[in-house]
This record gives sequence, structure tokens and C-alpha cells, in this order.
Amino acid sequence: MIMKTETKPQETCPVKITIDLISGKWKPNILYYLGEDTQRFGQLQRKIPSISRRVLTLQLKELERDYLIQRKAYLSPLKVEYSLTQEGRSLIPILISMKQWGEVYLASR
Amino acid sequence: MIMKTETKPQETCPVKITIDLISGKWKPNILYYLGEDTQRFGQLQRKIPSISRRVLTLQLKELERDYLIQRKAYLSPLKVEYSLTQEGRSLIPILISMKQWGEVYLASR
DNA sequence: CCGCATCCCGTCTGATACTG
DNA sequence: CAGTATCAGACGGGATGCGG
Repeated sequence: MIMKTETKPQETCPVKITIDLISGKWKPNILYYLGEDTQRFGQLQRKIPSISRRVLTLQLKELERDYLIQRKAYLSPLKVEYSLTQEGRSLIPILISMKQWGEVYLASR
Repeated sequence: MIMKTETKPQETCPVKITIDLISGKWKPNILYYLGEDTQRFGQLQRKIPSISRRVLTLQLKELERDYLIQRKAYLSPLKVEYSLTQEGRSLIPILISMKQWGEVYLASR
């Protein structure tokens, strides 16, 4: 079948790795907005109103730890900006496929 | 940016929907093997040794509930077979992209 | 052969309040 | 403005045992 290349999924299944990196509750949204443009912490907060500061912080930290986004802090004016890294950007086509698949899926139910 | 079509991610973000459907701990593996061929319960168990019967059952039920796989029970011989549905099959290209992305990601660390 | 029931535990997330 | 601290609840998943 199509999916057969040669490696079997294992403890370090690449598919699982990819999923885990983006499957935080709000990570798709965050990546989406960062895909549009660099965003400040507060901007993300306003664009995703139901997320709490605490969780937004956590998700951003994880994304940063995983090299998908970059954090830049400024002192005056006091602000922090987040943007996608190369790796993060390379993920976007996959997010788009998932978005399209999800729309079809939703439409058929 | 690329990801921009017109819909914003919301409570029912299509990306999130898609991720949720496949982000069970063993779902990628299960889908992978079902992508190769129809599999019996016991076959899946042997191919994914570290999964318990309980969890395998749960994951299969969820995948079935979500229309990604089909369950067929036979009485003699006593067995149950699982296979991908149309919807499940349509997900495979995405899984492949994620697999490839994950491999590149792993290689670069 | 296949699956359900029960118990248990770690992780993730939310609410709320406090800080450089 | 952009976090941190603490507490509490929900949930996913592991271990084990019973059952059709």
C-alpha cells in the first residue's frame, strides 16, 4: 500500500513525533497566526480569547523548545514577539492539508 | 501568508479536528498497519506489542466511531477484522507527509 | 479470540491570584 | 506587558482480572 516505504513505526515513529509537536490544544491556532505574521504575546491572547495566559505561555514555550517558533524580547517598548522558524514554516503545507481534509470531513457529517 | 484561505481557526478548527482524530497514542501505528492491509485484532496486537488489549480496543473504537476504520465480526472462525474506510484511506497522504517531515526533523537533531 | 470492568496514576488544562 | 505560582479537575493510558 501507499504508505509503505521501508521503516516501520516504532517508539520513535516519525508520524507520532510530528503529531506530538503540533497537538497541543491551541498549537494549531498559534501556528496559524504566526504563519500569517509575527505576533506579540498580547496579540495572540486577543486572537485566541479562550486561552489563558498560563496555557498560552506553556504552549509557546513548548513550541520554542521544539524549534518551531522563535521568541524575541524587547525592553523598550516592553514587548515579546513570536515568529515561525524555518522548521515551523516547513510545517505549514502539512497544516494546510490537514485543514482541507478537516473541512471535507466536517462537511460530510 | 500561505495558510490563509478565508476561514479562521475557531472552536471547530479543522486542523485541530484532523489532529484529534489521529493523535491517540497508537492511532498512527494502527492506521499504518491497516493501510497495508486488513488486520485482525490479534494481528494488530502482535504488531504493536507494547499496546494492551484494553487500549487497543479503545483506540479501535474511537477510530470506528470517527469513520476512519470499519469493523467486521465473524462467527466461525471467531474473529474480527478491521480495515480502513474511504475516509481513512483519504488520510494516508497526510500521514505520509507527516512521516517524511518527522524524519527530516529527527535527522536534523 | 476478542473485549469489558475496575483501579490507578501521570499529564494536560483551566481558574485565580501575584510579579518584574 | 508578559509572564509565574498554586490548586484543582478532566482525561488518556497502563495493569490486571473476568467473560462470552
